Amino acid sequence: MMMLNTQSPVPLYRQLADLLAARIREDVYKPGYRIPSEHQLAADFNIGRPTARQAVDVLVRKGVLRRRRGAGTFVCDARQEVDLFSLDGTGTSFKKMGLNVDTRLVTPLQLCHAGEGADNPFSGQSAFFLTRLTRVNDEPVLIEEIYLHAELFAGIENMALEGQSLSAIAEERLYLRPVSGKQSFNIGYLDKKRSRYLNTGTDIPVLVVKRYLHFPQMADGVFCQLWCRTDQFVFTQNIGGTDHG
Amino acid sequence: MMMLNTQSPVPLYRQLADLLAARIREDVYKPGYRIPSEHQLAADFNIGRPTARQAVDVLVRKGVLRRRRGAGTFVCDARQEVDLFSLDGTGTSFKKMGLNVDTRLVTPLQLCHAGEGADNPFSGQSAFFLTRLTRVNDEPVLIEEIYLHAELFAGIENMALEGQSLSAIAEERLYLRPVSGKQSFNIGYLDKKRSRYLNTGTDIPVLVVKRYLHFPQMADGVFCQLWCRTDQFVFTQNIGGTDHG
DNA sequence: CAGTGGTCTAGACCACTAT
DNA sequence: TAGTGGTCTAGACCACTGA
Repeated sequence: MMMLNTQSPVPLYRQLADLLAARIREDVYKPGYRIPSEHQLAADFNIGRPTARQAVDVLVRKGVLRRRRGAGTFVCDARQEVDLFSLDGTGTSFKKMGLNVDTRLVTPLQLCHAGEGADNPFSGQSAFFLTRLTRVNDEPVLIEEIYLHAELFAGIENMALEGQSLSAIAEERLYLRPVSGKQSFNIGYLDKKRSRYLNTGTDIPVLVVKRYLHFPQMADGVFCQLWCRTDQFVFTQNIGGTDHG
Repeated sequence: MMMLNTQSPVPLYRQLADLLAARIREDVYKPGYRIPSEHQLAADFNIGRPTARQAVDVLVRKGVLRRRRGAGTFVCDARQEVDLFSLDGTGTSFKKMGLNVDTRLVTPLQLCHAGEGADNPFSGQSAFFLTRLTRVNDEPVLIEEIYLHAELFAGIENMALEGQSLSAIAEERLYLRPVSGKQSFNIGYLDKKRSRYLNTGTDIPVLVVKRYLHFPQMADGVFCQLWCRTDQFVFTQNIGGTDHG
């Protein structure tokens, strides 16, 4: 039976979490495989189940482990780097990496009254609204909630959006090209509805990006809010060079 | 005595967390003030202390509450928006917002052998290294760990860096100006050392940015890793317009 | 000093999963 | 059905804070 040091100032649950993390790092527990149950860990290390559970909690919150009720606790796969921020332009150049990226509308384009509080420049006004969900290898990783200025984007309600690049439609058919913008990065949590879309818990931190695009005709013509799971993917962005991020 | 619904499928700790969040939202518990102790909550709602603690945990992890051992649990202040990504260039234009931004070296510039694994393009080579800590209103919010290419930045070891803009020094005295770059955004956790610098726990998620800058003379001339607390501040970035993000 | 959060125990019942 | 994670109880001892 393995022993933890009960005299150490380091709490037991953290000692155990460190030990489990080491075993994962050293491939003793391999990605996709089950680790011993919480009862088993408690017995193995001669601690209470809540303490064992607390240790597992630490690694679940870090995205290293994933619980499946009734089945067990499993080691997550290693993270991959995916350029999801440049997906605005063209979502086509991913297959080379063996990644199957698929973006679909979950809410059709509709004219609506925007709510959503102080961050939203359309708050209280009417605007076009749509929601998209992006999956990578069938795993949902990104929600986009997009607001378009009602007059600026007039006519878009008659265009086919499914499977198309929004920015391409805006530029080629509406002659709209953003000249500048602003985006903010934050850590947040999903509400129930969004957590269902992203197939993850409401207690897992996600990357929240708010993006504002300005047009020659109008500032804040587009407001876009992104919710990104980062437990499996890293989000990258290119700076300068041939085009804008 | 307030009651929670023990028949509901929603667990008690989540009901209590929601209730506390509502009281905070409605300013019943005001920013900076103490909420009832865990023992008190347990008594008030007729639940066990671990359950009350679990509820508080939820809000602590979201950055809504902050525990102070021996003192109590307090409501955090509301978030402010701070353009910390443009701080690379000039960190001067903050005072207008009533914010006191202060960036200091915590590790002096030194030539060293880089470790830090696969993400670091200098891994295994020698490079200049420095660490900076940024405080906003005396609260530490950002660690920057910066690697500079040893030959490209030769001579910088003799320049005064404290209080200066790195990019200004690079451009004006070394004639180095990045032409492109890449950055990735992720959610991560601090190790012990970094958590001391940022004055926060190792279990609070932070925004991790990895930034690679390319120069005409050399790709990956700079590698920079940023650790950002997002419990108090939102990090923003400007796109396009007059200059690059 | 009393009160707080930090940790831990030794149980318990439930819903769910896999076989 | 047996085993898993999800929740919960009713205690306990400790280190720390503030008056």
